[in-house]
Amino acid sequence: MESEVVTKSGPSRRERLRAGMVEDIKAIARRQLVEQGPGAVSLRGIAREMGTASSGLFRYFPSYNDLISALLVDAYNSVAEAVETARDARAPKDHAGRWFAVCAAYRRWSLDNPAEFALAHGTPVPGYQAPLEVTGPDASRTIGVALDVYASAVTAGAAKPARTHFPPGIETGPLWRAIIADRAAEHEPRLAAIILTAWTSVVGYLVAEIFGSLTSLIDDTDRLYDAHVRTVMAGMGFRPNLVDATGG
Amino acid sequence: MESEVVTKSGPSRRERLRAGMVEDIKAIARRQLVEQGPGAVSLRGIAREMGTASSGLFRYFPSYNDLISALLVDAYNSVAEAVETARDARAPKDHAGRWFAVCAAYRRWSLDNPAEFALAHGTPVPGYQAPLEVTGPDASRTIGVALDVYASAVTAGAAKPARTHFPPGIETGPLWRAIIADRAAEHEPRLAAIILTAWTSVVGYLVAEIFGSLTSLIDDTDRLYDAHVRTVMAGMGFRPNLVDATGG
DNA sequence: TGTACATCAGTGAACGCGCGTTCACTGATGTAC
DNA sequence: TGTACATCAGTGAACGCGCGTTCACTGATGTAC
Repeated sequence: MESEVVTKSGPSRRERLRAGMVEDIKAIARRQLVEQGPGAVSLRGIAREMGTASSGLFRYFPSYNDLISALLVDAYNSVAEAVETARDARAPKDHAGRWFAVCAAYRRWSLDNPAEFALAHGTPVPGYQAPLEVTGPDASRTIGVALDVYASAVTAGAAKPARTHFPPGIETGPLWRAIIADRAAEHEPRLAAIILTAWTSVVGYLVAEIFGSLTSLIDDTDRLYDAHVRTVMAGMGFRPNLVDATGG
Repeated sequence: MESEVVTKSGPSRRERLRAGMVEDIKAIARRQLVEQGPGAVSLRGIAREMGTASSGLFRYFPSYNDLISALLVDAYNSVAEAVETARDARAPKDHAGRWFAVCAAYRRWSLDNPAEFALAHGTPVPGYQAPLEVTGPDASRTIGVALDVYASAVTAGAAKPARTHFPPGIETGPLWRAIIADRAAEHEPRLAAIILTAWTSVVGYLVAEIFGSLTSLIDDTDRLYDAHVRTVMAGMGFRPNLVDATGG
């Protein structure tokens, strides 16, 4: 299994070709996802487009489900990276700006990658259920970023949970405690409640914009999202002057 | 085509049997929707469960798509009725209470009818695209109720758009103007923006609770939703004392 | 450098499945005189 | 009340489709001596 010769370095020729092939397959699957929607991704369709025998794809993915899982993991990590980059582009002390940037990057990524967004947030491919042990950690990366930014803001006094409508002691569940374990554990419990509902508001907006009829209901969706994010920020207890002043 | 004899009244025996059959088919389809998820609803599956030939179903629905459309229309009207009933159970002048009741009824209905909720908000059945002329008016019924309640609140001074983060003149699209046409047309434009984003926040929460992992992240989702709705209300410019005082 | 063997990539046929839809048909139920 | 015809409900076989997956196979590419 392991490479025994350590001559030059890195992957062998075969391994490189193999990795390239895996990437090609995923790229075509992504295109099918965009163009035909989820549920239209099929191994046979991919093989057709690649000009190979459909049975050959089983050399690269042991089953159809594994392909979908790989796409999901890629999507989760792609959006997480986009969001992390946006966060890091702002000064660590600009807490409101960081939150705003995270939300903006999340929307940007979603509009640019509607297929991956659909995969992650739509009803999944029929018959497919994401194996939690595969997608769990990757799925929680983005909300983890959101939590970190918010928690820092709270610590610094830029946001005050007491200003929200959330009761202090609202109970978190086991999965949340697992996520938060290796992060700052001293947060008061309601941070979970606040960040989660805030995030559902943001995602709900994007679902409406990307899947739904929002675009035909409102012309200027950029300004709409801007106002929406500010509203959410206010609901999270960000200081009012920060909510108004933070620029896009 | 039209019934020529007006003897006693109403539908003939055949028509009653027919209507009953249509209801049976839809009931089984709904069950399949709940138990196997969307994408698992199939005419053959329904026929199997009914013990009839699958070809016989074409007497009742000209095609598979028509079945799905019928389920969708039913779902839209069912939730709209639930929401209207909840609204009317509160005094017309209790604007905040009405909004709160509408949100509560919407969640109640969604938790009670996850299949229909999935049909309306998930990525639809693969290969199915809702014909807008069929589902449009029914789909907009519920948001219409939300709009009415909010508009009344604004007129009565219980909510002030000026207190929100939405600019006054944000442009609405053609579809919105079509919906709003026969309703109070003198609303300032930003009411559309406010109500739509507020609604995406509410729906986004429910999507997370019903499809997603929210339930494993937070234990007390009743209180969570309560706080979420209050947060949304504050973001719509409801008077602070109303937001806090309104009871569930 | 050349030979012998193992590993892997890709092929093409086949299996079994479930689907929506059509069609000619048999009976039952209704309607007209 | 009885007869003749039209309408509708339900049947069962068939069509054509696309799918995931398996399997024995042919060549190519790598590795060991």
